[in-house]
Amino acid sequence: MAQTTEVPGQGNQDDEQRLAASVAAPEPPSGITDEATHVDTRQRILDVALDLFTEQGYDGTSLRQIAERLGVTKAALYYHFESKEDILLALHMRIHEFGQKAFLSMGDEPVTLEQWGALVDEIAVQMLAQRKIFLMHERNQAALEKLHNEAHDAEHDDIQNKLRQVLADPRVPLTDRVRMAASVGVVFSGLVLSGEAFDEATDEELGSQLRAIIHNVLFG
Amino acid sequence: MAQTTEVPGQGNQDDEQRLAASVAAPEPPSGITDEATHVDTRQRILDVALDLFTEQGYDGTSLRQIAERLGVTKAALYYHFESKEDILLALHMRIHEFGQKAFLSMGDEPVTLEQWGALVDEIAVQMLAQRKIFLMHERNQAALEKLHNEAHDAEHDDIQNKLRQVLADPRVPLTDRVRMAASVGVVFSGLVLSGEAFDEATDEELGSQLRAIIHNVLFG
DNA sequence: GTCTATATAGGGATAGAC
DNA sequence: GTCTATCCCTATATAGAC
Repeated sequence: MAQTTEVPGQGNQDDEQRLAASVAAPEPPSGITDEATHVDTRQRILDVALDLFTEQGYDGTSLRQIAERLGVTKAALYYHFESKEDILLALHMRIHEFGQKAFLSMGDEPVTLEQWGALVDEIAVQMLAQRKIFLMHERNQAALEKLHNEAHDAEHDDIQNKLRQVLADPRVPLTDRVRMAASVGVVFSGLVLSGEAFDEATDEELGSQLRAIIHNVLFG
Repeated sequence: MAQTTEVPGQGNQDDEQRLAASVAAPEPPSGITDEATHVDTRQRILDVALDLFTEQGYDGTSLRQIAERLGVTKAALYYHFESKEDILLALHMRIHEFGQKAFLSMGDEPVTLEQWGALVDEIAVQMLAQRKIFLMHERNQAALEKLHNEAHDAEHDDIQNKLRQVLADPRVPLTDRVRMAASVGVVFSGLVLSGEAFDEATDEELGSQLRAIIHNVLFG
């Protein structure tokens, strides 16, 4: 399994070097170097939050818990994030950006089963590589929705909304749309619903088998 | 408190049938009830809670909101339920009981694809008939898990746990287990993930097509 | 950047009148 | 069965020292 069962205090090298521009980070020490020393506390906060949000849910997790597991105090968190929601938002950006990219290729024309197959394959790969963040997302839909509403983005290009949008397209035959939805469900179940049941398999094995089933669902 | 509650698991039939404003609620046979128009408040609380818990999440919903929408005060709720968790528990029992029944036939022997197919078909039917409660369940996994832990039941026979238990059975070939999980994902996606995208189809149409895909996934 | 201490709000829950 | 009023606790968030 690609997921490391890391110890709470330790930094895990995930994939999160890219969300800097998204949330207003408090400007670190202005100007002068002094940089290298400590490994991003901000990042460590996000790591811990990701775990706790997944285990207990966003609402079920208090800042005190996050701080405790991190070995700091609540107040310290507020140096790095403006609010609790801000932490959730930072985590959310990863999936959001991925969704943007994944659906980029899609225009306004009705989607074909072939296009969809390629898209779902891509989603499957990403989900396998970023299992944790997807799990967190799945288990905190309510909180994330609220977040989304408050952010008056006017842009509902969340991955789920995009999905539904395509699946509701009346120009595509219903039978095709049901197949499309089902194919997503296949990916979904393999990673989320199954829990730890498939840890014995490598991501590659799992991925290839899922893709086979997906193909079967779409074109079988 | 001297709770005069009837047994939580039995008194509540479903909730969805009543959105046709059915007045056939079994009023306790207490002789003279002048207010014949008044339908079981307990049931109305559950109806409202089901909606709000689904929309906003369990944690995101306050008793004040439930009471407000119902036109009563918070305190009134406590006549019908011991706690907020009790409301969630009452809603949970419906799925729980279904899960008990659905998995009843399964013993300790490794499950076959055929058995699984029958089970998933049954789940699909139930999900279609009780969409709302399944949606609520899906969107409040964290809260329900917590509830489950606190419930001293020592019995973890939740439907999801049963599912995972079977899917982790090492005596069943991995390829089969992946197929099994995928088949559940198909049902799941058709009902939950798709949102309102398939409202144009009747439950029968949707159900039969889902079953076809499921069959394909398991045996294709 | 992190701490101690505190402000403030909201939510769950109870008491007791009606 | 429902109401008013209140208690209590936890959680987010802030102020200011170090």
